[in-house]
Amino acid sequence: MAQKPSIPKGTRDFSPSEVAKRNFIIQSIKEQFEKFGFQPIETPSFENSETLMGKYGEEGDRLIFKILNSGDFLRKVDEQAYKGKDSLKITSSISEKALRYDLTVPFARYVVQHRNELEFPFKRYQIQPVWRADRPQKGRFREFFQCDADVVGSDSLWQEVEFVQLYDAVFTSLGLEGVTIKMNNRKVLSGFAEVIGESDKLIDFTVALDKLDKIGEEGVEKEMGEKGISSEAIQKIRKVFGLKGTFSEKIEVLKGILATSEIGTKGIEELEFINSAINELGLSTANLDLDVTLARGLNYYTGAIFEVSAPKGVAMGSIGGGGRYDDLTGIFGMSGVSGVGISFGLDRIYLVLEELNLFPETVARNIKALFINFGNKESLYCLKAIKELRSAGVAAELYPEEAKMKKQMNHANKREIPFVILAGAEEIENKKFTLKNMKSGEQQAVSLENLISILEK
RNA sequence: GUGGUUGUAGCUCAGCUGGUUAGAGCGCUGGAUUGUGGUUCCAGAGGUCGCCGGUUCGAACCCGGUCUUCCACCCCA
Repeated sequence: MAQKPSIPKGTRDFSPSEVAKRNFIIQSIKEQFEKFGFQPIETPSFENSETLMGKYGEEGDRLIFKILNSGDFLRKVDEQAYKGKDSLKITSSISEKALRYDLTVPFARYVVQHRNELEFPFKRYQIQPVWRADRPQKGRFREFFQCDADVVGSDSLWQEVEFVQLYDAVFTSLGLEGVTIKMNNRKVLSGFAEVIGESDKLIDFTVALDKLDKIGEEGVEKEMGEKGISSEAIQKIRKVFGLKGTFSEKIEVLKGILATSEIGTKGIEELEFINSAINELGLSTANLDLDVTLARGLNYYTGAIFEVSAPKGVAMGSIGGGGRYDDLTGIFGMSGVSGVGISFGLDRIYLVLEELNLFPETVARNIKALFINFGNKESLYCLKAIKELRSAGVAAELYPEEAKMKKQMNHANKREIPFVILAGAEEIENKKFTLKNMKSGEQQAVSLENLISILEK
C-alpha cells in the first residue's frame, strides 16, 4: 500500500456504532428542545469574515479558520502590507470567508438579517459543526458539534428558569444523573469590581477569578496583583473566594458584600428569582449551584451565566454553557434585543456517557435476520420472504454470495444478527423456513406467517 | 501561539548499549468440517519501524526537521 491516507489534526472519522451513539444524544436533545418550543434553523458552514472577526476577542480571531480566496488572490494584496510581512493585513485581503466558530454569532446575524420575517420572542435551536484552529486535547477538537438553544426578544427571567429546566430535562433523558448546573451573573461580577474600586479592570478581574478552582486562592491573588489590581482591593474580595453553603446561604452573604453596588444587587436579585423558582418547580436529576467564580470567556454575556459540569468523579471540562447577552444583535446594528441561550457539548457528553457506560445497548440499528444463500433458486425464494418481512417492518437481508455456510454464519455472528434463516431445497418443497436463533443455537421450521410474527416482536 | 510527550503488523504492545532475515497476543485468510457460527487443532498472509534528511562500516534505536497523538499553559464545548 502506498502512503496511508490521513485526516487533519483534531478531526475524526465516525464508525457506524459511534454515529449511532451520537445520534442517540442528538435525538434526545432535539426531542427536549422541541418540547420546550424551540424550532430548528441551519446556517452556512462559512460566513463572511467580517461577520465573525472581532466577535470573540483577539484570541478568538486567531482560532478562526480562514478560507483562502479563489483566483489570483496575491495580485490584490496591499503592496505595503506584503513587503512588511503584516500577516493581519494580508489575511484580510486574501481571505474574505471563514468557517463558523460557534453558532451564536451566526444566529445573531440570522436574526438581524431576517428580523422582519421573525415572530418575537424567537426561539430557535441549531445543531451543527463548528471549527476552531485550536490545539487538540481530550474532549477538544478542531471540528466539533454544538447544540444550541436560544431565545431572542424577551427580557423575562422566566427564560432563564426554563433553560435550567431544559438542561435538567436533557441530561435526565440521557440518563446522565447528578450533573451540576452552575450559575452566576455578570452583574454580580461587575458589582464585585465596583465594590473594590476596580471597575475598569473587570475583564482581568473575572478571568483571574474564574481560575479559582484550578490555581487556588493564592494563584488568583497573584494573578490579580500582576494585572494591576491593588492589594486593598484583593483584600476586600477575599471572602468571596471561600464562599460556601447552599445557594440561598451564598446569596445572603453576597447581599452584604454587594450592598453598596446597585448593579451587584440587581444581579443578586436575578439569581434569587431564578433559584426560588427552581426550588418551587423542582429538578429531576440535576443540581443547581451558585458559583460566583464562573466567568466564561465570552465577553458578550450581560446577565445570567451558565455552565454545566459532569457528575462528580468524571474528569471532563464543562459539558454545556450559556447565558444572557442583552445586546448580541447590537454588533450587527440591531440594538435593544435581549437574548439568552445555552449550548450542549455533544462530543464531551459522548465521552462522559461512554465513560459511565450509559449508552443503551439498543442504540445501534441492526437487521433482525440474515438469510443464508444457497444459490439463485433458493435466493429468489428467500427474497420473496424478505420482501414480506420488510413490509411488515422487519429489517432483514440475504447474504449476497453463495459462500460456504461457515463463512455466512460467521458473518451473522460478527454483525451480531440475532437470527439466521436457512431455506434450501427441502424448505422450498415444504414451503417452510428454518429459523435459527444465533444466541441459543435453537432452530425450528416455520411457515412464512410464523416467521413474520416471530421476528416482528 | 508557548512548553513537553507519542508514533513498530488491522488492533494492543515487546524489541537489550546501534550489530545478520524486526517479534508476541488478538484479529484476518485457508484447512480439519461440501446444510450449521461461537470452542479446539493445523497452516498461511500481513511491516519502507510516521515521513524527510544527517551521523555511522552498520540505524526501529543516535541527531535535526516535519507531520501526528496525548498533556500542561493560553483559551474554550
